[in-house]
Amino acid sequence: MPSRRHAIADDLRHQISSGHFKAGERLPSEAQLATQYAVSTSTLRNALALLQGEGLVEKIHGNGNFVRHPLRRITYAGGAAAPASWATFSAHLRMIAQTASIEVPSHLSTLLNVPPRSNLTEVLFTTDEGRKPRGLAYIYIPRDLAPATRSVVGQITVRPPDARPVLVEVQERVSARLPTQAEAGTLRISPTVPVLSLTRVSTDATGHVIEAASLVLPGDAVDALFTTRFATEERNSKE
Amino acid sequence: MPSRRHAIADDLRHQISSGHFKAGERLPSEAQLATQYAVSTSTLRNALALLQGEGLVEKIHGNGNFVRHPLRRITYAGGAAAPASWATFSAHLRMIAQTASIEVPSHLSTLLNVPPRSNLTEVLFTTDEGRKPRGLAYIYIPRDLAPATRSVVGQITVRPPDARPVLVEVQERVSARLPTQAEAGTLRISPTVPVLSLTRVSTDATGHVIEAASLVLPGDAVDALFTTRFATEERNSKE
DNA sequence: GAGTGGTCTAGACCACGAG
DNA sequence: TCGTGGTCTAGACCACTCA
Repeated sequence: MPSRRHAIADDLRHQISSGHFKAGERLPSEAQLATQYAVSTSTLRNALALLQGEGLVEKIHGNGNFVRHPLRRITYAGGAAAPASWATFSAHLRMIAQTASIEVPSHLSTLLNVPPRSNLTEVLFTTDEGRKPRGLAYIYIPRDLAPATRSVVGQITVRPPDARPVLVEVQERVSARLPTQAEAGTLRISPTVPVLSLTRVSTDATGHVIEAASLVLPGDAVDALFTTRFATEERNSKE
Repeated sequence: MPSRRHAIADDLRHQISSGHFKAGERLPSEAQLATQYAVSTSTLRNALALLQGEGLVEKIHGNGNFVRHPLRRITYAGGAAAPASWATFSAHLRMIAQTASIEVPSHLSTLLNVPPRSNLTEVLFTTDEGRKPRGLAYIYIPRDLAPATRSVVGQITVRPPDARPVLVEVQERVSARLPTQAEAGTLRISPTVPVLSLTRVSTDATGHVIEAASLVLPGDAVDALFTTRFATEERNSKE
């Protein structure tokens, strides 16, 4: 038996996909919709939270609920993918970086494989699409590898410069969770919208960590895409 | 200013990490906790939903809220990773597969790059750890490639058999969202727990799709890990 | 200031699990 | 059957946006 919230979400979803509500349009107020469906405001808000989590609806505090433009999902390109998949979006994205030199936090010293209290460079990225934040990234780089400046505009992430150490392996761990209050505030999403939490560790041939990054991406607007190519000659031997 | 739910979640988080509440232990009932923190039950439940989304707490309907064993996160291994990372978990996982021959659904014909109404094999996997569902997978394979039986126990996913067509590229698209009601029911998670939604498409050298899979993994128990290795000789030329 | 969504309350009633 | 969590109600009050 379907719960009320899902029934309402289904109905609204149909009205959106059928074009009754068009992209960019503002929905009736939550109070109106609640009356219309004969439910309490909380239940109606739960229904909207589902659609919001699917990226169909965008809530704007103090203004209204809006139908999202569906095709505008941003893609984080991981794996061996060339940055080419970024090209179509890069024009819309603006990145702001704050660089700081810090002592390695205790919880990162094991991850980065550096001695405790050594220095490293922390880069905090916020990525915006128009006025909307679309990404939050903490990147940590050993001090001796950090370049003075980095060209980053147009990509949500930076690869370590492939000049000096040879990049051998990148591990990216992805999880889905609810945002912390700070993340929800910075990304301007409601606490009920899931985020993709991505931890990336790049190592060189000697096993030293070149870069560690922690990314938080709002699940309603951003996907992550991992592409793996297998060389046709190099058949993967089963072990 | 921190909201009540986050303040309560922080406090409970500390009590868990400090060992005041131990792994496997049952928390006081929601009514008790609500009284203790002097909030309504809804607010307290919102706080618990946060911890649940982080994988710290497991809610069991009709029984109670339990502190999760922290180290037991399952990892979905994507990218070029060897199945080795599965070894430690495989003993705990049990997989059930249902195979059916179906006509290709319209929304999949473009994805699979097969003519509409052609036949393909659908495999529905449910993965369990003990009594808990930990994964839900729909895998579609063109009929002529589908083997009669597949050895799948111990892995949450199957790779297409590397016998016949040579696998060239795997694309995995990951997003974080809230589960549908059906998914929440099957995975036995609450609708507020985010899921990792993963779409995998494997193609051979000719661009034909060998396999398409749609996985839904509960965010509170499963991570996805993507490993990319760069051959040291093969320097990635920047284009 | 008017109207919007965000948080929270103090309940009611239902569904589930264990004894 | 009893105690648990799950859903929902009908509000109150606050925070934000826009005119």
